[in-house]
Amino acid sequence: MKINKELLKGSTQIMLLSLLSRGDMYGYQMIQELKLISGNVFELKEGTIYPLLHALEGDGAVASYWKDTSEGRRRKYYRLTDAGRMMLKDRRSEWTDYVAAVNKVIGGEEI
Amino acid sequence: MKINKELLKGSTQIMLLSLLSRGDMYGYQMIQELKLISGNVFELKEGTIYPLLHALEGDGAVASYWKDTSEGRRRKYYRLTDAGRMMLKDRRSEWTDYVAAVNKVIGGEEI
DNA sequence: CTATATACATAGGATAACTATGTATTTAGG
DNA sequence: CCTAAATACATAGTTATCCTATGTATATAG
Repeated sequence: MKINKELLKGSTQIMLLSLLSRGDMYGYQMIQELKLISGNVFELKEGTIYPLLHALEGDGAVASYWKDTSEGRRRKYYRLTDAGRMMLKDRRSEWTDYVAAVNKVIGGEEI
Repeated sequence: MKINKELLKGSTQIMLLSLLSRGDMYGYQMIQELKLISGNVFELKEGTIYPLLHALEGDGAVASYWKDTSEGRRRKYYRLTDAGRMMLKDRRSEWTDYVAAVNKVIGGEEI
C-alpha cells in the first residue's frame, strides 16, 4: 500500500495536472482558475507555479509552446502529455487513498 | 475564507490531536495507532512525532506526564488540553474546506 | 503619465517531515 | 547465555516544498 510521502507536503501538482486535463492553459491563467474554482481557497503565487510548471515539463508530464496575443502580449501555454495523463491518474488514486486514510484517523473520536 | 497555508504541507497535527481526543497516549503508541487505523498509509517516524509533540506541548495544546510500567519501562503520556480541543475543532473545519477545495479542482475534468 | 494588471522568470528564505544517530530497557531466538 | 529486535525516548542535520522578494516587459485605467 503506502502512498507517496510527497503527497503529504502538497497537492499542487495534481491540481495543475487536473487543470490542464480540461485544456491547454498558461501559467498566469492557472493561478486565476485555481483561485476561482476553489472559491479563493488556493491563491498560488507566481514564484510557486512557474518553477512547478518547469519541473513538470522536465519530467515530461507537460509540454509548452509560446503564443502571441493580438494585443502584443506573449503567453506560454502548457499542454498535458500522455505521460502527464498517466501521472494524473496515479496522483488521483493516491489523493483518494490519502483523504480516506486521514478521515479514518480524524473521524471516529468523540470531541 | 482562505485556509491556513501550513495545512497544505501536512496534516499530521490534526491526526495527533484526533488520536489524543480518544484518550491519553504516549508517542510510540501513537505511531503504531496511526499505522493501524490508517491501514499502513501513515508510518510516522520517531524523528517526526517527538518534535511535533514537543511543539504541541509548547503551544499548550497537549500536556505530558511520565508513567512507569510494571516491567520498569517509562512512558511519557500526552493529554489533550482544552486549548488543544479547540485547536482540533478549528483544524477539522480547515481540513474539510481544504479537501472540498481540492476535489472541486480535480473533479470536473474529462481524463 | 503614473499606477495597476498582465505575463514571464529566478534567487533566497522559511518550514515541515525525514534520516541518522544516540541512550536505555525488555523480550525473543539461536 | 548472549545477541538481535522491539520498545521508548530524544535531537542534530538534511531535504523538499512553497513563499517572499525581486526583476523584466507590455497593456490598460485613472
